[in-house]
Amino acid sequence: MEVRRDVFQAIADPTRRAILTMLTLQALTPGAIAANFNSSRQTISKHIQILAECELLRHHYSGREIYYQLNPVKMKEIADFIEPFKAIWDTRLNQLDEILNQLKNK
Amino acid sequence: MEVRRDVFQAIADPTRRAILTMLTLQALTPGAIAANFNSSRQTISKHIQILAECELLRHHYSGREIYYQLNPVKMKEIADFIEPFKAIWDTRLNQLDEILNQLKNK
DNA sequence: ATGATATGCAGCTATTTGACTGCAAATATA
DNA sequence: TATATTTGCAGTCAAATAGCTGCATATCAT
Repeated sequence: MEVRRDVFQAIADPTRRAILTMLTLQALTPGAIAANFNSSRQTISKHIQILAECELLRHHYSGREIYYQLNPVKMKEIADFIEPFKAIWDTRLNQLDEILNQLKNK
Repeated sequence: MEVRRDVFQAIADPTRRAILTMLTLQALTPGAIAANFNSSRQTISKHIQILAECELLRHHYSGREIYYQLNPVKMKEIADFIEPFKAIWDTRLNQLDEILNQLKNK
């Protein structure tokens, strides 16, 4: 497990993506998060650690409980990677629009 | 190697991300792509296969050469995953704007 | 026809991953 | 104080990953 501090590695796992999505609504404790999965609590805890290591999650203590919450800005790294591709598919769609318009004007 | 047809798994590898970025400019043959890396041609070829398997790449033949090109629309799957998070970080930034405006109006 | 080039596929190997269990520490509750 | 709850950490293990080499096939050039 050890060193995996890469955002792209982090979101490669479907369980971790589910955790991230789950946290869009509210901050949750590891126990509460794990309750939603069939895997063991420790397994989910490791996934949380990985997400926290690459700063996709932040946390704060409340007694013995730890609340994990999203650090949505970190997701921008992924968005930034996609951006150039988005430009391409937008272009393709615009070209399609243009063709459709030309057809319409006939 | 075998079964990895998931877009998120595909972009987890930095070499594969580099290949994708490389192909934003133009379609390239496996040989041309591999020339940009230190890894062996066969290794790069496997990465290309993985990208093609999950439909991030398309290809067409030209004699014995095979040109691989982006299927940018497939990248939308990733964009769609990020969308909800984007909404959150936009909200945060808007809230910040609002606070700054309130300070300005005093 | 012969040799060179471009490519994919099969097989091997070290490392990484994701799951599990057990245990220890810290905090809450009775 | 004794017990229960919440959490993290260490260790184990099977499967997956990413790299390599060797080889077969198809096409181009001489």
